[in-house]
Amino acid sequence: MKNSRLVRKLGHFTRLSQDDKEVLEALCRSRPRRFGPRDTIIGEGERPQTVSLFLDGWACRHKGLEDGRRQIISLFLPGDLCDINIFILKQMDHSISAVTPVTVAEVTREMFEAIVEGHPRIAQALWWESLVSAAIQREWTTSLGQRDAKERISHLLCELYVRLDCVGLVERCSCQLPLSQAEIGEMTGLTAVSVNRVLQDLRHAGLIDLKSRVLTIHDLPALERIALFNANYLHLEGEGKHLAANQ
Amino acid sequence: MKNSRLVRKLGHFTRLSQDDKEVLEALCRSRPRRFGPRDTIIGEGERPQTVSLFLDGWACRHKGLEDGRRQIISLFLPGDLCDINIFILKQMDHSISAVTPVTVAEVTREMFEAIVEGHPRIAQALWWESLVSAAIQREWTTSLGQRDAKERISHLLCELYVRLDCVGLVERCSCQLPLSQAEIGEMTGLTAVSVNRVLQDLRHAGLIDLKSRVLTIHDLPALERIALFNANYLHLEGEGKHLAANQ
DNA sequence: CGTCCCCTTGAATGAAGTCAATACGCGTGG
DNA sequence: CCACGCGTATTGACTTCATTCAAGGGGACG
Repeated sequence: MKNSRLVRKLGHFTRLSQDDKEVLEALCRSRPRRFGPRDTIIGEGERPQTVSLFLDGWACRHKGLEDGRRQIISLFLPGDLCDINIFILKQMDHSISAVTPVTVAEVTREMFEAIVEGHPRIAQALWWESLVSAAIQREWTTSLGQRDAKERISHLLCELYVRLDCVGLVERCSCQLPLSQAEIGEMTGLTAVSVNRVLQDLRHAGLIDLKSRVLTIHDLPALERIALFNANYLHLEGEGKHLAANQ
Repeated sequence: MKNSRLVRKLGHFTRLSQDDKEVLEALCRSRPRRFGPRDTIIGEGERPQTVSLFLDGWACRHKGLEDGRRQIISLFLPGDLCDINIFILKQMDHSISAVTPVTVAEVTREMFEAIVEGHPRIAQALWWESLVSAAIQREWTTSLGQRDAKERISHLLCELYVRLDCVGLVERCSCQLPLSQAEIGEMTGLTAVSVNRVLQDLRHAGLIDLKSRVLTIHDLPALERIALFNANYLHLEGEGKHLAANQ
């Protein structure tokens, strides 16, 4: 059976048993929902009832200021999932929306807790994934605080490229990048105009291609140097692989 | 017995039983360590072995770029604790350092797991606190991405004031603010010079006083309006209070 | 074929950074 | 007790990066 994105991703952390994998695959089939671009998946103020597991398409967390400004706080790619303990909170302090058409599996609290109880290795892997999400959030904070426009955008491209690669969505240096320049601006705290100029710049330097929502990175090391990108925060070095799987 | 900061903070989420409180107080007494200003509590690259529980003083997470720029990613105030599942990671992707003299209780994995097993209400409350930390991180991302200098600094002051208040560290509109202007700059992505100008501005408008590391907020609602501050992300509205305590 | 959204580009403007000089407070040691 | 040094705060003048405003182009779709 084809590896789901989630299984593939967690495999970077630990060696999962066949049973673990099947449990996760089953999880991905639970209560599927589809959303179109810009649809709200969970809105600010609502009470979260389920954990969302993103199977296909891109979604984002975002937060609006009262005067209309909007920040995209993080991205959900296939294989990502949103805060495991989210039901503890009474209401969402931000929204989650689809960026492209999206398929989500919604996991209830009960299902979730049953899995965590019965499959310690999966539980461990899910904690790992949530720690990585937190690390990504911190890196975005760092980017916004310290990097300039060119560094920020380069950094974002490097990060997305690596994250997509680790769920099997990079082929021959290319991946989908289904974001408008305005949306990239909402992530990087820049205007669409500035994003445009930086992308031109990177294109003319021969580092990347980006057209019709497909990104190709010609010289990843160079882009990483520009971005001051260090992948250590993604914790992909098989950290839990020493834990033998009862495979 | 005097409420520890932690007990006080968790009390905003749920009603703790006397037994729960005693367990938490005991936790605060475990393996105490002290650090001086600028001491490294855990450094990037190290393997995290314990959960740090901050009892007294201020500390921060920070991340350095290769060229020397530094971003302060978050602050630890008395009653805060760092990622509960941190031992899952093989190495830290950032550092934690003392800002002022700091007292920390270091909780081992075993102690931690024992408590979570035996005291579901405490476990629940700790998850709540970690979700709030994540929400704070998202708000910092939003600030850096969307707010201008004056809004960012005002927002930071509002947040710290509320957080300190909820652990009993605000008295007559005043609290300690043991940060240099340079450090405020490292949090808000501004230079010390810009921070200085904004603070002057807020002072001259009669909104705040800030001298010898003591902050007084004269008009909190006005400051909140400037900052576009909305406390919902701190989730202080007694969200779990409906859960009766076996008190 | 017109409309809408997105991308592109140029010129003017503005917020924050840089550089540099000065002031202040505090502890230390002569 | 004073001189000194050090870290921090303050202020002014100049620079720069990114924004704003504005106009035009291209592709998808009804």
